[in-house]
Amino acid sequence: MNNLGYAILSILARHSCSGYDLANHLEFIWPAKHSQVYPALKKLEAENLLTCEHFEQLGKPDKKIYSITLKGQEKLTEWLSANSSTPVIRDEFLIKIYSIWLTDQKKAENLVQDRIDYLSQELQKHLEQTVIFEMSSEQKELNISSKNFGKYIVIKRAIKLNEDEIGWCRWILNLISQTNNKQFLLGVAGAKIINQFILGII
Amino acid sequence: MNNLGYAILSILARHSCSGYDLANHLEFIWPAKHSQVYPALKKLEAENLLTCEHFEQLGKPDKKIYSITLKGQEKLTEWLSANSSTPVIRDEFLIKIYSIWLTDQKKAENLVQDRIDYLSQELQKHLEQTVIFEMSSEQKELNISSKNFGKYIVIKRAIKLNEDEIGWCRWILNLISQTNNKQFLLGVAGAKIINQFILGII
DNA sequence: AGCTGCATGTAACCTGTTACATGATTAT
DNA sequence: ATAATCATGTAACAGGTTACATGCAGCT
Repeated sequence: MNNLGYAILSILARHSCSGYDLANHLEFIWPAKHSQVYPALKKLEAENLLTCEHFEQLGKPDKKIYSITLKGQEKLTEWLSANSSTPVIRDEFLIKIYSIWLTDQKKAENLVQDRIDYLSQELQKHLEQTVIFEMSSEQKELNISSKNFGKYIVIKRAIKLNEDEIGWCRWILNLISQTNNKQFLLGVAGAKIINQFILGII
Repeated sequence: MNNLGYAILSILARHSCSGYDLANHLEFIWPAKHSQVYPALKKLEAENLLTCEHFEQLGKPDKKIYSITLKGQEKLTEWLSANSSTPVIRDEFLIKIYSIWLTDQKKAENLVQDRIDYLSQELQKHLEQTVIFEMSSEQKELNISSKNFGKYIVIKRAIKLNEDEIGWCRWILNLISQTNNKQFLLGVAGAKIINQFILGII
C-alpha cells in the first residue's frame, strides 16, 4: 500500500468521515485531490481495511461515510514501526531563490515579500486551527494515547515551520538591503572593508 | 515548461555541467533522478535553451557538457517574476506522527529518535557543504548579484530547517516522557492537577 | 570477487494534477 | 445572477520512481 492509503487510514482511525471530508483533512499530512481520494477509498475497501455506509441527505447529494476496520487499524499500527522513506520538499520558490542573482534588487525584494505574505496567511490559518483545537474539551486528555496527540504536534510543526521560514525571508531581505548599502558605500570606503562587514553579518 | 526545466536552467546558469552532475546538484532545489534529467535535457536543447558539447574521456565514458544559452537565461530570468505554485511537503513521518497515539511509548520514542538521527546526518552533510563553500574564494563577492548568493541562502535554509526540526522532535520526546510521568504520578496527586501541569508545558 | 563512483540512456510503472461531468443549497 | 460549499465520480495527461541496460576505474 502507498502513503496516501496510510494517510487515509490515519484520518479514519481518528474519526469516520466521507471522501469529501478526507480530501480536506488530508492537506496537512499528505496532500491529495478528491480525484485521487475516491479511487483510493475503493481500493482500501476492497482490501477490507475500511467499511462504507450510505446516507441519504435532504437537499444534498448522498454521503458515504467510511470507517476503519480492525484489520485497517492493525495494518496502520504495524506500519508505524516500519522504515520511512526520506521526506521530499517541492518548492518552486527555492529554485527562484537559487537564481535570484539573475534579477535586480527590486524584483528580488518582491519575490521574497510575496513569500512572506503567503507564509503569513498560512500561519494565520494554522493559528486559527490551534485555537479551535484548544477550545475543544477533548484537549484536556492530551497525552500520547489520546487521539488528539498526533494532530496537535503536527499543527504545532506547521506553525513553527511557517514562523521559521518568515524569519529566513526577513534575513534575506536584510542581506539584500545590506548589499544596497555596500554599493552605496563602495565609493567611500572601498570594497574590501565592506565585504568583511557583510561577511560578519552573515 | 515545468519546474524541473527551470531547476536545470538555474544550475546551468551558475556553471556548465553534465547530466550526471545536474542530477546530483538538483537534490536541494528540485530533487530528480537521472532518468528524469536526461530526457529533460533533450527537450531543453530542442527549445534552444541550452547547448551541448561532447567530450571523450580516457578510461571513463564520454561526457556531455551542457551550457545555458542567452535565450535560456532570458527565459529563466523572466520566470523569476512569475507567480509561484504553493510548496508541497511529502513526508511519511508526518502521517506516522499523526497516528502515534495508536502505538506504545517505546515505539513512539523509537520513531522520533530515528528521525532525529536522520536529521542529524542531513545537518552534518549541509554543514560540510557550507564549510567547503565558505572556504572557496568566490564567497568574498557575496552580494545579490553574485552567482553564489542564491546557493548560499538555500544552504542556510536547509541547515535551519534541520536544526528546527530536531528541536521539534526533542519537544515531542519531552511530551512523551511527560506523559509517562503523568501516569506514574496519577496515583499520587490525581489526574486533574497533572493534566494542568502538562498543558502548562505545552 | 564485489562494491562504489563515473557516465548515459530507455521502458514500465505508479503517483498526482487538471479537466470533464452532475446537481442542489446558501450566501453575496 | 454568480460564486462558493457540499458531494461524488471518471478520463486524460503530466510528473516521478524503479528497474533494465552497459561499461570502465579504483578500492577493499
